[in-house]
Amino acid sequence: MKNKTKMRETGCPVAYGLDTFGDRWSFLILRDMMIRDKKTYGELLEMEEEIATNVLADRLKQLEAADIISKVRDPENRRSYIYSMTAKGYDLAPILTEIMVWSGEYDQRPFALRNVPDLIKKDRKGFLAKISGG
Amino acid sequence: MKNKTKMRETGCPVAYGLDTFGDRWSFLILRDMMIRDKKTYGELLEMEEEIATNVLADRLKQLEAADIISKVRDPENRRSYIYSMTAKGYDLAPILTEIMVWSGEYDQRPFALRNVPDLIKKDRKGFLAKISGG
DNA sequence: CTGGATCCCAATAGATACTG
DNA sequence: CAGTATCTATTGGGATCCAG
Repeated sequence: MKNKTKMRETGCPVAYGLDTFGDRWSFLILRDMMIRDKKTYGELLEMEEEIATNVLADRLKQLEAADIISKVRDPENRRSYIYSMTAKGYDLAPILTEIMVWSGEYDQRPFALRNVPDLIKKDRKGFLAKISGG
Repeated sequence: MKNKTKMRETGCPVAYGLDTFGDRWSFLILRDMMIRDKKTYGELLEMEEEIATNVLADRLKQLEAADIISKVRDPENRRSYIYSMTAKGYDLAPILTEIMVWSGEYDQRPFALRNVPDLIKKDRKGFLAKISGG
């Protein structure tokens, strides 16, 4: 685990949140786990944003240390691990949702995908329910 | 402006959001502007998390380039600038709110401030209205 | 003065090659 | 499959410099 950037102990909840998941990759992992139901290192590695192996390994460790995800050995495949969200992790779903809504509103690049945020806006509670808790 | 990390052009709204504000400092600046009503470089520099001058200058540029904030000269003090949120910036308020709610729920360190998140949970709409648009 | 820009350099993040 | 090792690029802290 490389990222030893010290936690900012000001008590501010915004600072705590950013110290925990405030980087360019953590929420992409959580997106794949919550929305795309990915469960293994190999599945996560295939994300289209092309995360590097060490970055993925590092973030998985950090997220596990923060009790946002947990890992167990795959009972059906002894050399694989199954990652899953904890309750604390699923409670990040509202943040993920709001990020998608905002970006869906403002990403004007031609290839931007807006259908998902549209879906959320039509039924935010349904979407949240779907990704919160599996 | 240091941060030339390329945008990930996958179309995913989560990736767009993270490319735009996914770092340890941007949302602390936005917190101070939205919640604490700070308007100048000097005021922002005083945040208790002790942002470095170069980092603050860099993030202000990035946020301005992303049309999240804008700057004008202070008409009452010709050697100062006034930063303010754009509509696109104020629309980040729901993300800020959800970060505060989550951290308020899970930051168990003794110095963690939980009164603000409690306030949000009692009246999320009121809080959002208060920080959205000044 | 305020609002930065610049520079140094330590610390982190990330790409790629390789391994148990 | 699930990482580690290694090496390079980028970020960030702190001091200092500079323009309006």
